[in-house]
Amino acid sequence: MRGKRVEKREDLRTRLIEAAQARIAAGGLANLRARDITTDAGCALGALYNAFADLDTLILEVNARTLRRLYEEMTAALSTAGNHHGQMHLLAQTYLNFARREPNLWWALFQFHMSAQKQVPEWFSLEQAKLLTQITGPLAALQPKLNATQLIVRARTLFAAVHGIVSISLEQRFVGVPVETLDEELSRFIDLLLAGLPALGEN
Amino acid sequence: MRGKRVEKREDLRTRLIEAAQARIAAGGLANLRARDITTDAGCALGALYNAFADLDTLILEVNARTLRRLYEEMTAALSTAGNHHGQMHLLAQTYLNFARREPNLWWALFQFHMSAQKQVPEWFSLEQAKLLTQITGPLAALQPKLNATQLIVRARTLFAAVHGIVSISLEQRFVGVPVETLDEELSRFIDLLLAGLPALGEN
DNA sequence: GAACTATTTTGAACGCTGTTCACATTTCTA
DNA sequence: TAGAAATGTGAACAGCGTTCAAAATAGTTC
Repeated sequence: MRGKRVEKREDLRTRLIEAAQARIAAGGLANLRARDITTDAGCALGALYNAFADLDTLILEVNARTLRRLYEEMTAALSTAGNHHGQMHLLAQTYLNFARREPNLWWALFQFHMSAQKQVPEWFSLEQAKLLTQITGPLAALQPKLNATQLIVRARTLFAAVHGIVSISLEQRFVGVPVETLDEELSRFIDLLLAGLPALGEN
Repeated sequence: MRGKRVEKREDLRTRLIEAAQARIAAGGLANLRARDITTDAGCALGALYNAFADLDTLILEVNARTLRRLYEEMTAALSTAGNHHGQMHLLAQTYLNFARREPNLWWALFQFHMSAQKQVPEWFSLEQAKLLTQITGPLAALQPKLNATQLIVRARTLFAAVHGIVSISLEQRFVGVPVETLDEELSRFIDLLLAGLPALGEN
């Protein structure tokens, strides 16, 4: 019976994470309630605060899972493309598909801000940085003059641009924007980037 | 004395809007409290719900003001640029400067979602659409083959891309990203777009 | 296995939130 | 000036995340 305590603790933690993940996926971060999570996980309200520091920490755990799944999908996508142009297109499309398939979990990644003076832990930031390394590969081939630091910055810029397009479209924040043509428009945008990158020269 | 009632009502409404705006500017949307607003405006808590349907409606009013100020700044910027390339650069830079100068009010524009089934009123969506018309002007010169509808979509795409870059940078969400070089990097990105747009041809 | 300690579980209670509403006050009409 | 209509007021309400003393369980020691 040795270690039954840690086993139960780990079990409760995963049950809470999965319950929170399901709730976010179903109703979004705004409709997430501590009481709902603990009910779904089959424990008392207070147990959540034994397993995690607070609700924010639990959400962070869900976001880490989402980030990891997104990373895996993009890794898989990268391996199926032939040249660098195709890789860029696939990365953007994979990102869009992920966001469209699981909008609430994806949106929680960006909606969420650690409240008050609490800082986002380092392991989470590193998980985010890993995503960018997917882009630096094909980008290095397209911008051979850039050094490692410049590549990271440029990769972040391009990711942010694609993210902006995807997020503003999926939010349907601006009127008169057909979501149906989003794939087409995003693909055109990647073409635009690929056409412009060589002209950018060594900058 | 005729009309003293409507006069007082209008006065209270603007006082509430200005109090809310000051609170958001100082502490962000997350730290906005109905009790703080009414205290600052010098009225009872319940008076807020006489002047506005709810807190969300009041926030929307603040956002409308912010949107209008942003529009005016971008209009002013447009008139100072010579060619279309310069206009695009100035639009992006003006947007970045606005976001950097008033981060909380700017961020509230995107952080805010009308809760529940309440819909964002049409006049607000139109106000947002007006922003895009700033881009369609110079864009039409760079992509002469596009019709009016395509221009709107393309303008939204480019705005979303710039917005993504600005927002992810200012949030400092991703590690290792120097905010100091943001102006430079954004300008490079506009160069990239301007270099790629002609190559995009008639699409 | 009994006695004792350490940890975990529990749910009532706390403080804070947006919102409501019966009542007092003010403004308009006749 | 009297009555009607609109507005101002703040205590009260329901819901929220979080805490905490007490109960229950797991681990340890003889």
